[in-house]
Amino acid sequence: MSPQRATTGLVQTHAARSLADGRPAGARGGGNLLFLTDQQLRQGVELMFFAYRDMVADADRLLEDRGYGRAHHRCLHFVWRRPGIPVTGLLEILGVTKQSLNRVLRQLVEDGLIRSEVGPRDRRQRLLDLTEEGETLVRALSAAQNERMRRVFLEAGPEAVQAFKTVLAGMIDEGSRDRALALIEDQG
Amino acid sequence: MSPQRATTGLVQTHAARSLADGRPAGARGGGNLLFLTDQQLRQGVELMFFAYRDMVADADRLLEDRGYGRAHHRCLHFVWRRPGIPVTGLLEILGVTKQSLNRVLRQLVEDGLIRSEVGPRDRRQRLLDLTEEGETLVRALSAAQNERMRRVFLEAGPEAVQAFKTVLAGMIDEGSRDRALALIEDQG
DNA sequence: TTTTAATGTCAACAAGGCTGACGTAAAATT
DNA sequence: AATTTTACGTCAGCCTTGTTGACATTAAAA
Repeated sequence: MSPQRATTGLVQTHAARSLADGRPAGARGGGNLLFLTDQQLRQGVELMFFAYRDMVADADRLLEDRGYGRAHHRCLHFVWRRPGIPVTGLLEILGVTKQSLNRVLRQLVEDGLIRSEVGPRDRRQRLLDLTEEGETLVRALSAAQNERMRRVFLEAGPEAVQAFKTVLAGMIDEGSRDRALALIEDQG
Repeated sequence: MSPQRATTGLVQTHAARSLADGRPAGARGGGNLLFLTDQQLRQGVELMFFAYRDMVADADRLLEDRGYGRAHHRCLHFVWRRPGIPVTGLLEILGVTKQSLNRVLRQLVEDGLIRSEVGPRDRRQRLLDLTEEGETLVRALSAAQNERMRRVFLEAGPEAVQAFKTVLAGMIDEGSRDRALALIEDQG
């Protein structure tokens, strides 16, 4: 037996091994709450940090070719998810000031990635849509991040993916969770 | 039967229900790969976005009282996790330039949250540690985020938490994964 | 007709990234 | 012993993306 450093059970090559071993829930870990120690919780926070960092980096590489940043990405993304959204709606989703949004939005409209049209019912509104070029870019951005997800999801298996999503959904502020989930649920 | 919008199976009140139902892996979902559609992957990405946003917001509130930002948080956090780390080590973890780090680091040292001492073996190095005041702050920041994690972890259960962590770990770049996991594994 | 709402825009500022250049002290190498 | 490399700090300037405050326009609502 070689000396081994004590670990906290984090590293596990295949999630499937622990999730899909056929044992009923509670057979391992029992009723104890060792998975709720400060250390375990901190690990969760830190993993979020590293995983998020590397995930956004995928898109960042595509964006910098065109001189865009994450602000442009978010803007494009939510116009993609909510075609015809008015500026106010986008402001609510993004949670930034209109001056801040307008700066990147103006750029994207000038560059021909986003189309801004007067609202038919309320002519004060500007309804936002992606142009073909805009959709091409946003799909490329999405594909870059999806590729990372796909690899991990495939390794982890459907049960682990479901658990992953449930935990993430639970982390969203209760006040905005429904809106966020509705946005996410929409078919694309 | 009231009309119901088709969903993608994202919303599920208790992850435990799907994970801990005692059925062996593969009994549900079988061998099909419906959980790997572009839509499912996109949902994963978007959930990361929303969950991360709300998680860091907890700490942001504590930071703004003292006029600090996320840069200060990251700096404090990793000095906490790696007591006695030299500036170069911190630069590697954070992935920023020394000019950028130095700006916040200088502030934290001046404010008495971080102590910088000449290295005993290599006197060129400055080894960084938290002062008592620094540790107080970093623990408060950690506690704020842990609280959110604890609530979600408790609801999801140990199997779901394990799956959550495994998926996140898989999302980290392969090149930096081992280093990140080693950092995370360390006892606090 | 007056008020309110949706949008755009100008100016000024701050945080926190970046590059480039330069200086100093100390370790490592020749 | 002399030279080179490393670790660190700092100055100056630029960029993105956030902020406030002020103001104008248009159109809907009261």
